[in-house]
Amino acid sequence: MSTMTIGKAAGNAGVGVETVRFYERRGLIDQPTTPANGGFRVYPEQTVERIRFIRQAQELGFSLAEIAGLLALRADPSADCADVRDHARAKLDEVDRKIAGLEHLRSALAQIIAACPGQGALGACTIMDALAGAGPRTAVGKQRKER
Amino acid sequence: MSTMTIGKAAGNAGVGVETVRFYERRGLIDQPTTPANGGFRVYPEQTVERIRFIRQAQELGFSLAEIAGLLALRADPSADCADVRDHARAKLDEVDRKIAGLEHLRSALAQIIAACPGQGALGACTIMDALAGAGPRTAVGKQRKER
DNA sequence: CTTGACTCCGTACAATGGTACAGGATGTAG
DNA sequence: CTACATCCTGTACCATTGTACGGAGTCAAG
Repeated sequence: MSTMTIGKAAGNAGVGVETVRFYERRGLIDQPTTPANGGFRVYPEQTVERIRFIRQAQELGFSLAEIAGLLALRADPSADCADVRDHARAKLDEVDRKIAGLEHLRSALAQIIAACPGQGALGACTIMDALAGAGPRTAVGKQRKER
Repeated sequence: MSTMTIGKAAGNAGVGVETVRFYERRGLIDQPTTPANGGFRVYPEQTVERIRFIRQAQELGFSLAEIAGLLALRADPSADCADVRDHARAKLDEVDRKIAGLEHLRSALAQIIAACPGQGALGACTIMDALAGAGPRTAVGKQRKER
């Protein structure tokens, strides 16, 4: 384990070798230099941690681009402090919104579960009710333009 | 608004027309039948709600396939009650896990924000620390034999 | 020193979730 | 009635996030 090659690193992180290379290409993790003598690359434990972080964050609904942003928050010890803080605050808001939405959904699911055991009349449990009222979204779609 | 065509429905739901059609193809929403007289389809308000639900759920990290599952929980009033309940319980666990992960991330971000204002020494705030320790993932990747 | 598993590099393919036209029909405002 | 926005169907294309594969080099056990 003193010399962890890409396969070991991938295995330890719980991903495939190709995924590691993919992350390298995307700049999410550093690709170790090949030894001068021309052998295989050696991966540090730190890379394994980083991959695990990436996977965790993905499961929490962040894209790789967003994860790169999260990683940048810690990777740059000399960054402008206020800058980093603002970035972190924006992410925190995002996370708070996600948590709130999930708690809404959670209670809708709990309601379904509670309503079931008796039996019958499922019509009353609407998951949708718990989420439908969330105001207009970011409205990304292109509005009609003349053509 | 008595006759809501696809464009209006899409606009009201905050998505593009093409997205509505895409959801129809996927069976996530019903496509209204064209009027017998051969005009444009008329969309009910209910469809708009449904689209909003889909978008919300997406932002919370569910795929369209999973959302179809969520919608099925409420769409089938005659389903086997125990079946629905089990399904709902599984989803609830999933939601709980997501919330826990996000709260972890939340506290890591809060820590960064708290550490900043003074200035300098950012090295201590590691977002990764808050997520790295989450045990081995589902370990999907094909692992080769040891050597 | 042979063999088999693994690395390297490059390119190709796949699934998900849309987005963009093309070409014709329809509805409606002026 | 005429224009012009929308609709309808179908197909094609796009970005994201990987996976797979081919061909050659490398390492380590037997």
